[in-house]
Amino acid sequence: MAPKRTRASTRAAKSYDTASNSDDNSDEVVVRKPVRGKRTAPASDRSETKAKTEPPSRPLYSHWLMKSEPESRVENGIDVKFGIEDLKALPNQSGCWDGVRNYQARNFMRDMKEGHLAFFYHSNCKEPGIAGVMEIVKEAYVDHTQFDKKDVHFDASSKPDNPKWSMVDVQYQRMLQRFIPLSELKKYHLQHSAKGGPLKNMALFTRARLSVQPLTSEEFDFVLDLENKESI
DNA sequence: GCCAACGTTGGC
DNA sequence: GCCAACGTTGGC
Repeated sequence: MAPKRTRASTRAAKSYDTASNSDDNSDEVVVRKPVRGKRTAPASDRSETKAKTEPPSRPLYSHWLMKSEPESRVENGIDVKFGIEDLKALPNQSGCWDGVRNYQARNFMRDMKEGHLAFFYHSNCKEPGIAGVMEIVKEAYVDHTQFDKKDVHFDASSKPDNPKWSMVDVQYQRMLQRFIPLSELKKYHLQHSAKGGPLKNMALFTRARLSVQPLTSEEFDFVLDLENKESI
C-alpha cells in the first residue's frame, strides 16, 4: 500500500512556509491508526495546542493538483514510475502519496481533508497534463519512506521522534473523459492572463515546480469542464 | 540573515 | 539532453 509519486526531494528547511516545519510535525506524530481518516485523535490535546500556536493563516483550499510521473525513470536504482493507471491498479484503487520532499507541497498536503478532490497530473513525460480525478481519503500522517534507507526519498536528516515529511492517502475516482494536456491549459492560462479568466493565476504556471498545488474551485471547475469540450 | 553556489524540477 | 526557474544549503 504505497505508491510513490514524483520526486521532489531535497531536504532541510528555511523559507516562508518552512516555519511550520518543526512544530507542525507533532501534529502528525500521532500513533498512526490503521486506515481511514478519522481525526478525532484520542490524543485530544494536539489540535488545541496546535491551533493556538499556529492557526492556519493561509487560505483554505479544497481542490488540488498532484503530480506524478507515469513513465519509467530510474532514480537511485529505483523506478519512480507512478501514473494514474498504477493508482487504479492498487487494492481499493488507493494508496499513500509518499515521497514529497518539499515544504510547500507538504504543507498543502497537511491542509487536505477527507473528501477533497485532486487532479492526477502526469509530469515529466511525453504528454504532460491532467489524466483524472482522485479523492483524498486519509488526511496527513507520517510518511514512513523518509526513514527507509532503501527508499528513493530517504531523508537522513529526519528523525522518527520528529518526522519532517507527511503524506495523505488518495483514491482513484475517475479518468477525465479526455486527457487535458498541459499545452491546452497553458493556452487558457495565457488567454486568461491577458483578458481575465479563471486560469490566470493557476499554480501550474505561477508556481510550476510545486508537486502538490492548490486550485480554487473556479479553477477546478473550469478544468473539469474542459473534458466535455473540444480541445483547443 | 544575506546571498552565491548548488541541486532539482520538469517542459521542451 | 538541455537548461531556465527556483528552492535549499551553508559560509560569512
